[in-house]
Amino acid sequence: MDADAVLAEQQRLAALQPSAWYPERTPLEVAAAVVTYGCGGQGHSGADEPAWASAVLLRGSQLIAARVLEGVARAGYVPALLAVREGPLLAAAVESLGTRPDVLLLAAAGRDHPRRAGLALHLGAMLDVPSIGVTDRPLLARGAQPGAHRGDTSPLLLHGAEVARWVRTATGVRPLAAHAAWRTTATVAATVLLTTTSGVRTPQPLREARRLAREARDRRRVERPGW
DNA sequence: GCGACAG
DNA sequence: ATCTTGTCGC
Repeated sequence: MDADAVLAEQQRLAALQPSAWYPERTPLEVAAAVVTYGCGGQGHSGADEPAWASAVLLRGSQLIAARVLEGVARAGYVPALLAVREGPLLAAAVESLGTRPDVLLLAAAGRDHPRRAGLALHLGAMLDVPSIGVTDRPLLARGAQPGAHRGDTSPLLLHGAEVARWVRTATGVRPLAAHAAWRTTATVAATVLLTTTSGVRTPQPLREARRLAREARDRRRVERPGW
């Protein structure tokens, strides 16, 4: 899928009205997927870079599945086109899990996007799984900072609509943005973010996925230096 | 002096 | 994102 196809697909997805999903089961089965890059040096945003994608599935705090794939990022990073760079790798990693999670966590925006369909929404729709995005900062949405304690939140608005929410996941750390994505609202995104963070800033599934992807990359760096 | 539009 | 140095804003 090239950039033009992604643009068209995102516009189509943004106009859909999928049924809303709400967390009802306990413990929740939450999956997360990430991509990490490896060439060495500073600045990783180019095309044809070696990349490692990992996906994990947790039931509550229990890790029940994990996969790591080695691949290549076809496109460089372009704001608002993250799906072109990371979509294929992330989709392959999640599909390799071979199971359907209740919800999928991705380090990307959802409705907070110029076409109202960032990578988190795009991938959820593509895989037919409710999804939420978790990022350090919003893409286009704006909002006042939340309170200083764990659980404090504040709305992130785009053209008057709440597309994401600042969430203080732990007292004394910078807040994270919880993004409404495929079949989810900012409220649900914030709830899932808080249920997956206890004492730490980053949600457990995302931490585990990152750890595994970096581990695979660093292992490969030793075996094939200069790659 | 160089940026603040996800990763 | 990744690597790193400094701790702060037009």
